[in-house]
Amino acid sequence: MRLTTKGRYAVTAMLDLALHGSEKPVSLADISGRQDISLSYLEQLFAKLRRNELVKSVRGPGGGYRLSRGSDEIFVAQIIDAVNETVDATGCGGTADCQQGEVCLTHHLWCDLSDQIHNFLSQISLANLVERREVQSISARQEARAQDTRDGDVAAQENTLSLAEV
Amino acid sequence: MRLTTKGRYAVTAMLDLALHGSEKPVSLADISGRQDISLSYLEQLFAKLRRNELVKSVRGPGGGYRLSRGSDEIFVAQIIDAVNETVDATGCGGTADCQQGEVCLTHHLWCDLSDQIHNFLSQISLANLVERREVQSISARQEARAQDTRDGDVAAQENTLSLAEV
DNA sequence: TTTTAATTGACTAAAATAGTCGGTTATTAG
DNA sequence: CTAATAACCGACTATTTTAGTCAATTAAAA
Repeated sequence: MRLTTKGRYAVTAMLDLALHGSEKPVSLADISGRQDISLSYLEQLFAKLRRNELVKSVRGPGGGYRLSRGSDEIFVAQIIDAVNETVDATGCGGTADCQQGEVCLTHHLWCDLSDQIHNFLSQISLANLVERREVQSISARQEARAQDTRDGDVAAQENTLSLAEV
Repeated sequence: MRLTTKGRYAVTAMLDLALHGSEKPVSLADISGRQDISLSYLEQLFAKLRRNELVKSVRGPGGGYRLSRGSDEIFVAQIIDAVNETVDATGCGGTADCQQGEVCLTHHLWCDLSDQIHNFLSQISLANLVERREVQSISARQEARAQDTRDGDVAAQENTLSLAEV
């Protein structure tokens, strides 16, 4: 099994959507800015999320992505499955032919572990995460920083303009 | 976090030790034969297991490895930690500086998951696994097959000898 | 003293990760 | 109508990890 930045990025991006997508669609550029994830990489991940019907896309200006259903109906396990293929801990993918067609010595242990992980992640919805205290405060921090960045850009732009005027 | 064949091999090999190492040390060649794991690869893994004081080695003929303590005092989590560095699911390794020195939006989720996995694997000892029905029957199958292989080798060797005699 | 088996270190092929880059298409705000 | 926006698509790439291999050395026992 593998849980790397790919799955973590996907869950983080989906949580960002749940936090900001209640009114308008959210563009990948916005998510990229707030969560420090490469825009091109997000495009790859969202292609998979869309294929798995976790998000819907809106093209053109003002477009972006929104959740395909309520945040209480989308679970962390589904997001990781969508980008990562599987959260399975066995080597055989559950087919029990790990050792030359027969079951290996530790097969059942990895099955138990897979169940454990899957149960845990299947119980946590995006809505659950949005409710959490620490998620709310981190999100607030990120929005403030995004605001700063925009101010900085505007300042830089004004500076460029005034130079051009000289 | 990563749980690949490396960790699975290590646990399987340690369980093989627990099953066969009660009297004599078990050689890596024996484990390799029973569990279908490359001998050279086992050498790499056991170097780490020894450094983490999970096994003791005995050199020379009749030598091999034995558990460094009772099989009820060695837990699956320790074995995986020994070869895999960590079973941590966070990107920051628990230091909470995932996003430019600050904590990222999903940090706590991955901490919870890490705890979940670690708790689960920390409760399972090699002795627990040895007790399991399915482990016993798979082990019996493997010993029978190893016996067959030895018979085959002897036959092949006899064949070679008789050819040499001609 | 030969054989056994651990020990060490360097090397490698293949796969996965974590991206980048360039271009196309659909939509809409102006 | 047209320019800007943002999704969409495919190919490409550097780096890291995995899962090994190979050759040589050392220690101990039969």
